[in-house]
Amino acid sequence: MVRVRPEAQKGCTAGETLSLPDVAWAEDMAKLTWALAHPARVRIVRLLLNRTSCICGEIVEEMPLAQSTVSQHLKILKETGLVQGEIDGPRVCYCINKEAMAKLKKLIADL
Amino acid sequence: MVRVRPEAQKGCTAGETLSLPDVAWAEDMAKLTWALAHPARVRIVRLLLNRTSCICGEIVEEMPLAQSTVSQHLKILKETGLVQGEIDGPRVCYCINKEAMAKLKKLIADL
DNA sequence: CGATCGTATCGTATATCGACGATAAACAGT
DNA sequence: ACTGTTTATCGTCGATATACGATACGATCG
Repeated sequence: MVRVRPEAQKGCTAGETLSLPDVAWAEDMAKLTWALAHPARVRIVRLLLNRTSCICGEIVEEMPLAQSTVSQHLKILKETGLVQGEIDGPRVCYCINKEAMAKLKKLIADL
Repeated sequence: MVRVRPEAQKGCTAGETLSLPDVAWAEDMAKLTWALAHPARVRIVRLLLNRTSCICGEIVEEMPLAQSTVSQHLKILKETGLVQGEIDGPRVCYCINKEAMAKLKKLIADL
């Protein structure tokens, strides 16, 4: 995501303030925060947290968005790991991945 | 940022799970998380937190990005309120806005 | 005043996001 | 098997993000 200029290599090998592990850490953090970087996704996460367990396409009902758009946001939340979805007959139940949530909270808290 | 379809009005006035305050809250959250939704900005924030007080364009030195790009990211961080910048002679000193950071941390922790 | 240094902004190109409608795919029930 | 329901994916379009170089701005120093 971040293009690295050639001359930046020098700095990295010389023990800079931001060493290589920090880069990975920053990307981790960015990935997780990006998952919440849209009101719709924030609302979806909040919704799932409210109902303790999981929900299916009721989410669509609660959102002022088209079904396909909600599905896209759910896909993003799944890809970042914040949300899990398991098939339950004809529908799909989504629920929060508590580990991922904990990781996010810890990352932010430890800032 | 979120386009609201006309028929969604009905749901909002009927006391939905996601009432209007939640919408504002979600946008608040999204705005703050979006500030950290890029590795470069995460690294800048980390950098500023490390050095307790403020820094100027040393940030550019630490980043593998062009000066103008870093300036853009700093602008975003300023707009979201996470970072403050004050002119110090010929250069500009940036520092973390602790209140905004606290707000972000609280929002995430209270999820 | 003019030169220089540090920073911000402009202009631009490319990539990605976010939204939608339409369509496909998976499953349950008749 | 057919049908209806639920969810995912595709294709598209406008808006925005991200990156850069070039340039403008502002302050300090000679």
